[in-house]
Amino acid sequence: MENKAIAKAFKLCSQLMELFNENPFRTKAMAAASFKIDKLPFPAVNATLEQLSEQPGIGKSTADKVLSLIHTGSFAELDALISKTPTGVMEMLSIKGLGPKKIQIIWNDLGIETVGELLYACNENRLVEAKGFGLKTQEEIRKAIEFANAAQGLFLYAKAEKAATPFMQLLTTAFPDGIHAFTGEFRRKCEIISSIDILTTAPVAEVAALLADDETYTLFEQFDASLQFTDAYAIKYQLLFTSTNDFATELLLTTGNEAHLQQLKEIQDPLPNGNTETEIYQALGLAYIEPELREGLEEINWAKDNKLPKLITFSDLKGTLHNHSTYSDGVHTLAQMANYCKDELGLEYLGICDHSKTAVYANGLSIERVAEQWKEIDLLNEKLAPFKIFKGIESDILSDGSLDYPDDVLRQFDFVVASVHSNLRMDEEKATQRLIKAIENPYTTILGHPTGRLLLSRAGYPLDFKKVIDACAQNGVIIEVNANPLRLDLDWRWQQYALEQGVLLSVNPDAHRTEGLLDMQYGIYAARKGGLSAPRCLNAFSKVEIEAYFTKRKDEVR
DNA sequence: GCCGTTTTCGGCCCGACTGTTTTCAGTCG
Repeated sequence: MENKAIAKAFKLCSQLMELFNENPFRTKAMAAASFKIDKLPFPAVNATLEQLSEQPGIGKSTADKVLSLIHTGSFAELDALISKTPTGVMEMLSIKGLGPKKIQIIWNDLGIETVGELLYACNENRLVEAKGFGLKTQEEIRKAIEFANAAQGLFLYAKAEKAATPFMQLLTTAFPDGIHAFTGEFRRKCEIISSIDILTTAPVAEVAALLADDETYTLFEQFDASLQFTDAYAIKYQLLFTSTNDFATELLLTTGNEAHLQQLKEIQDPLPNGNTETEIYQALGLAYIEPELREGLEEINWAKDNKLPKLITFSDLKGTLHNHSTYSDGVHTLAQMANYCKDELGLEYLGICDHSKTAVYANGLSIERVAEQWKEIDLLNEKLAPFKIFKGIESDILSDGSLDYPDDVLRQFDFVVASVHSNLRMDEEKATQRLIKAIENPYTTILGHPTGRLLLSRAGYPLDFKKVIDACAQNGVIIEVNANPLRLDLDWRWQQYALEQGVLLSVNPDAHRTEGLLDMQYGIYAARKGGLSAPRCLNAFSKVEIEAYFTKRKDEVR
C-alpha cells in the first residue's frame, strides 16, 4: 500500500468524523496525520511502529492504524464510520465545494442520500431552503456534480498507463509470436482516456479464454474481431483483432481521430495498402506523422509540405525548472532533489521554485527563509559543480495580479515562475486581466499552470487564451507546460498558437518529491501533441544557454 | 489524537474568500 492510499484513508476518516460531529481536535489530528503521511520521505510499508510514531504528528495510536491499514486494508474506527454512512453520502465528499458540514445538512435536514438525488434537488431549487445555502451555493454544487458526472468512466493518461502496461505484458507473454500495439487515444497520448485500445494478431478465442482465467479482468462484450473488458479500476479496454497482413493499415485506421482519418480519405479512398504506416503515408504523398499529432489539425498540411516539427523527446531535456523542496511543501530536501537530477536523470541543472510567502498552507517562504535557501544553494553549487541549482521561486499571483515579494527581492532570483493558487473563481475578464498583469511584471520569467485546472476534478478558470498568449509574446514570458498528469496545463490545443507567436514553452514537473521529476515524461507527451520541438523548449537549453538566457532577461529589466 | 511540559493534563487552532448572514461558518489551496 502506497503512502498516498494510506493518507487517503486517514483523510476519509477525518471527514467522516467531522460528518458525525466527533471531537474536533481528534478530527483535526486525523487530518494532520493524513497530511503528514502523504509527505513522508519513505514508504510507510517499510517502516516499523517506532519509526512511524517518531514522526511529528503521528503518535502510537495513528501508527497502529497505519499498520492495520497496511496489513488488513483498513482499521476499526474507519470501518465503523463507513458502515454507518450511505455510499451516496460518501460520494458527496469527493464533490468540489462540498465538505462534511454542508453534507450534514443535505443528509440530515433534506434527507438526501445520493448524488443523483442531490442534483435533482438542485434542479428543483430545493437546496436554497436549507440553512447556510443560497442560490449561488446551489448553482456551484449543481455545476460540480455535472463536472463529476462528465468525468465518469474517464481516466488520466498516467492512470491508464499504469493499468495498460501489465496487460500488454500479459498479452505478449501469452502470445509471443503475435504482433500487439496500443492504438487509439492511448497511442495518441491523449491526456484523458476513455478506453485503452490494443490491436493484436492473437486469436480472439484464445484471448477470451485468457481473460476468463484472470480474475483481474471482466469481459463484457465479444465479437468476431473485438473484445471489450474492464479491470479492477473499472478502466475499459478494447481489443481489436487483425491479421499480420492488415496490421499496418488497421493500426493507422484505429490510431488517428475521426478528423485525421477523414482528411486522409479525402486524399485517397480507400487508403492504399502498405507494410508499415510509413509506406501508407508515403503512398498518400505524405511524410510519416507521429501518433501524437494525428488529431486532424494542421498535421496533414505539414506532412504534405514536409514541414512536420521534429517533436521533442525526454532525452532532449537538459534540466528541470519549477520544483519544490522541504523549504516549502516538498517531501525531499534541496540536496536530495539536486542529486536525483544529477545522478539518476543525468541533467545539468535544477531550478528550485518553492512557494512564496502568501502560500501559508504550503509553508511558503518568508524573505528571511528565501535568503537561507540561497545560502544553501550556493554551498551545494560549489559541491555539485558543474551541476547547477538555479534560484527560483513560484510566486503566487495575488488577486490583483501582483507578485508576492517586493521588486528588490524578485530581482535577485535567477528566474520567477508566477502562478495562481487562490481565488480561483473568477470570470473570464477578471482572470485574464489578473494573468496579464502578472505577465507584464518585468520579473516574471515563466507563467505557471495557466488555467489552474485539475483534469477530471476541477475545471480551470475561464481565460481569453489569445490575449494571455499574446501578452506572453509581447513580454518575453515563457509558458509552462505543467507536466503533472492532473494538470498538463497549458493545454496542448493552445501550444501551437503560442509557438506561432514566438513564445517559448517549458516542460515543468512541479515536483514535490524526487520521483515527481519523472512526470516530465507526461509533459513531453502533451508537448509533442502541441507540436513542440527541442529548440523551442526552455529546459532543453543547456546549462550554459539557459544561464545566458536568464542573464540577458535580467539585464533587460535594469 | 498529539504534544510537551509548569512532565500524564490541558491546550491545541493557516488565512483568504465566498456566500450566507446581519457577524460568521465552510471550504480550499
